[in-house]
Amino acid sequence: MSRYNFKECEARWQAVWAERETFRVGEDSERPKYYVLEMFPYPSGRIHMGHVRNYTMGDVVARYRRATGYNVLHPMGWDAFGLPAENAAMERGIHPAEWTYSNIGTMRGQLKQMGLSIDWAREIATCHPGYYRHQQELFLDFLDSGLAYRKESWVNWDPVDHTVLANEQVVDGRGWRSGALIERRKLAQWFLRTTAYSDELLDALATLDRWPERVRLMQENWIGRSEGAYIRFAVSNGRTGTPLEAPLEVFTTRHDTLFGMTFCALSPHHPLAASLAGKDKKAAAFIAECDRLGTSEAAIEAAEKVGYDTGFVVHHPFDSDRTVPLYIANFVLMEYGTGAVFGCPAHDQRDLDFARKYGLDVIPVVAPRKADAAAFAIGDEAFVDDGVLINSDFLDGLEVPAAKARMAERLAADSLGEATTVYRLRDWGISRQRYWGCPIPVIHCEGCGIVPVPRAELPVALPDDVAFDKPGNPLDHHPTWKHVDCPQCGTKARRETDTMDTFVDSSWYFARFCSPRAEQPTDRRQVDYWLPVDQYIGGIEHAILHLLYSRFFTRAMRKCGHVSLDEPFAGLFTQGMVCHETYRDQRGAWLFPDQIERLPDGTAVKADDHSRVSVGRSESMSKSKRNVVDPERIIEAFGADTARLFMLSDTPPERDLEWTEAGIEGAWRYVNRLWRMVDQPAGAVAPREAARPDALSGAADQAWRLVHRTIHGVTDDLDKFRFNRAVARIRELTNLIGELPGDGGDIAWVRRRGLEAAVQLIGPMMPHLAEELWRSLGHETLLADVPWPAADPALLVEETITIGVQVNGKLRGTIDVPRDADREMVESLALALDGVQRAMDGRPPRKVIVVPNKIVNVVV
RNA sequence: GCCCAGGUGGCGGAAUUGGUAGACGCGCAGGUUUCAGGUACCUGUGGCCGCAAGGCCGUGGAAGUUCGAGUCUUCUCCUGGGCACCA
Repeated sequence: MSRYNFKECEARWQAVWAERETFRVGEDSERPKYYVLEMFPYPSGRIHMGHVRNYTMGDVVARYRRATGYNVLHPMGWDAFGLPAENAAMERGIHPAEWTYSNIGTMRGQLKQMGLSIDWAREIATCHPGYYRHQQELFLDFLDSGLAYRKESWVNWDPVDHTVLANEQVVDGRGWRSGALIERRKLAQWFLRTTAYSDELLDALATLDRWPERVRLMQENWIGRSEGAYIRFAVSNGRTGTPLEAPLEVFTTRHDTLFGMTFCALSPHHPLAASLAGKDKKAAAFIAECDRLGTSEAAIEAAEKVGYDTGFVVHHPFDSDRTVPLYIANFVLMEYGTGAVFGCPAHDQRDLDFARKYGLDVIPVVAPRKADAAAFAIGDEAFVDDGVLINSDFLDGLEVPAAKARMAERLAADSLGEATTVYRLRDWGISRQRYWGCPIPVIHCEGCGIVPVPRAELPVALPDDVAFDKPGNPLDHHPTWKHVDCPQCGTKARRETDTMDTFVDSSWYFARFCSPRAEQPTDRRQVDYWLPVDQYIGGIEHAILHLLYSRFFTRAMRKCGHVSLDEPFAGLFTQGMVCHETYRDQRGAWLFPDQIERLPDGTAVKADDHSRVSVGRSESMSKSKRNVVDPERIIEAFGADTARLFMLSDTPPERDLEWTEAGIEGAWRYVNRLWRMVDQPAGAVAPREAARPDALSGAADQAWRLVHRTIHGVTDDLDKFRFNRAVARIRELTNLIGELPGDGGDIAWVRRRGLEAAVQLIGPMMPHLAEELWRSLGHETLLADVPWPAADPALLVEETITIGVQVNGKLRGTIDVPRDADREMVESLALALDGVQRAMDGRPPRKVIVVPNKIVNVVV
């Protein structure tokens, strides 16, 4: 049996598209624009299945939109700065630039093999001075407008490697490379003022109606606007009674529960905690212990809640007789509110757990509306619902919201505090003490302070001659790079050696794609034409940080005149990951899938020595667990179209996809089946120009209607990212075309139209095969240039429909009725069914529910 | 710990607004073709009972609303993503 020669075919069509510059775009006043963007890849070495899935989806959208008449921008670039390049430099002695550009070369080739409809003329790499010089200019603009600033903040410090560690590099409190216990250290760092837009970033989420609801929710919670109050407490030494000079300010969202306060707690990094630790060795030791946890919020929050009683006491503002102990506690975050809290165990579960642990009082101050206030007590569970205030002096009897308002008034009146709004969102620390990133373009001068690098001197380029043999930041070690003269006073000064977080690089690349070679960061005409991105596609793991930073950056760029919009991504789709089973040998070492042989009984052995292999559950493909399948191998063996089809079939795009060999083979079989349907059709195919026969026989009519239902359905599916459903529909259509009987004129005609429709509909998904079949069907035009087919609405409505008949909600049969048949007719047909009579068992119907064109339910 | 998702046959999944659960595919079984393997094609395939007709059960679990629940409500279990220096 002859097979589709994908190798020759895919290369040939890729060459044709490239030669004709089919996907090259520019401004076009004739057609509406459509900007399709997939999150650009990090050049880690080779493309992985996640890339294949992401770029296949994007390409389907791009090709589909193109066919429906849009001027489509679909670019590609490289998120090219980052840690792995430096790790490669340290481990293998390759320069980060060499490693990165070599990876880009490999991956570009691999992406081109996929047949993506990309305008490669717009390719950018963030590690190229032609890109990052503009990023430096943006930074200077932000500095000018107060959106960039410097402050001290905490980092994970590896005392052996003398380097700052990412949270990811801290494993069980130790540095991943050195194994040394990490410390928290304070460093002066550069920040971008994301909080300047807290409200805007939150409120504008409501306008992002083509974003997944869950992503908006996650961002909303991340920004975390809370209405509450600041309260200032007097603090004194519990033994001596000596008062502290400055009051302790806390933030709370439950100022209504102030009369239930039984302790206060400071963050280990609160200035007061530091000052107490200066005179209290145990406090200092406790703080040091907390620091072992590192800076990761997950680690801090998941750790056992512990506190240290400082011996100081906090005075209740409205009850001079009452004092509560002041703790330093590991769960209080310095980054949120004021870094100090008051604890009300009766109405907060964490406070309750803490109070039980340290034997603190629990005073209920809110009771359920119907509860007996005198008898209301707290057991193991805090009462966190709304209710009525008790034991609370001037708040007694008020509902919670009213109590909050009254308390806020009273605090303000007595100058003890005031109502406020705080955000969980923090400013974005962008300083990294690393080489392979965009240099921050400032100079530190003893006399002048921080001096921006003059714009004419941009880019501040990374030096090539760096060494990675010493721990720490190579830029800092470089013999000459940082030694410069102050641009203002001319005296000896020092270049900033911090580079920018790589998230900065990816926060504006979508804008750069509009004018990738412009002399300015953006060409206003171009960004105004192309932005916003109409459809952005990427992994759900970026739901918060990358997307939020990009939203912030767009606003910051607007403020500085580089763009004229607020929201960069009008539509967002978040795809699931590609997963595979994991395998370990008897010693527990991870094995690659192609080292495995599956036995008929379902167990697995190593292919070389047939030793036993334990099969683990399916997880996201990762190099560390070796559960990876190399896309290039798949493309070699089955072709890009097969790989693309498999990525789109079966699993909904937002869900995790389980990679299976059987699945790819199924896709391969369908590719061949489709090819044979055109290459060796089962019956006569009418000529290209053949007119519609006057009358269609039953089979032809049925098929013709399915063609139109399929066009309609697939179009709708592609609009809604239901690629798996679209594939299923096309398969239904080709199944029916394959079964068309004989060579009659109407059959031959519908066979042609059906095949053409199938080829057009599958085109965005399997572009090479579709081009090939389109040509085989006698067309000279590129399918890529052919408009999307349209469904005839008249052919979408069925005249006869089958509806179910239930008795007491259980299906007992079906009836065929004309569309919109009248109620009496449907009811009598339903009641006449054998199965219905049997189920009614002689009982008269109490009620017959007829839902037109849907269902009949007989209630007896 | 906190925030956000997802759980439907042996497997991936389908099921406009609450209205015939299991489309389409994988796998499996039987058959045709073939020297054989593979390919291709045909038939069957949620579970249980039954010779059959047919019946009962069935969308992670428990309860509820409804003539009717995969879909709505409450509780619960499991799995995944994120938690600010991985990208």
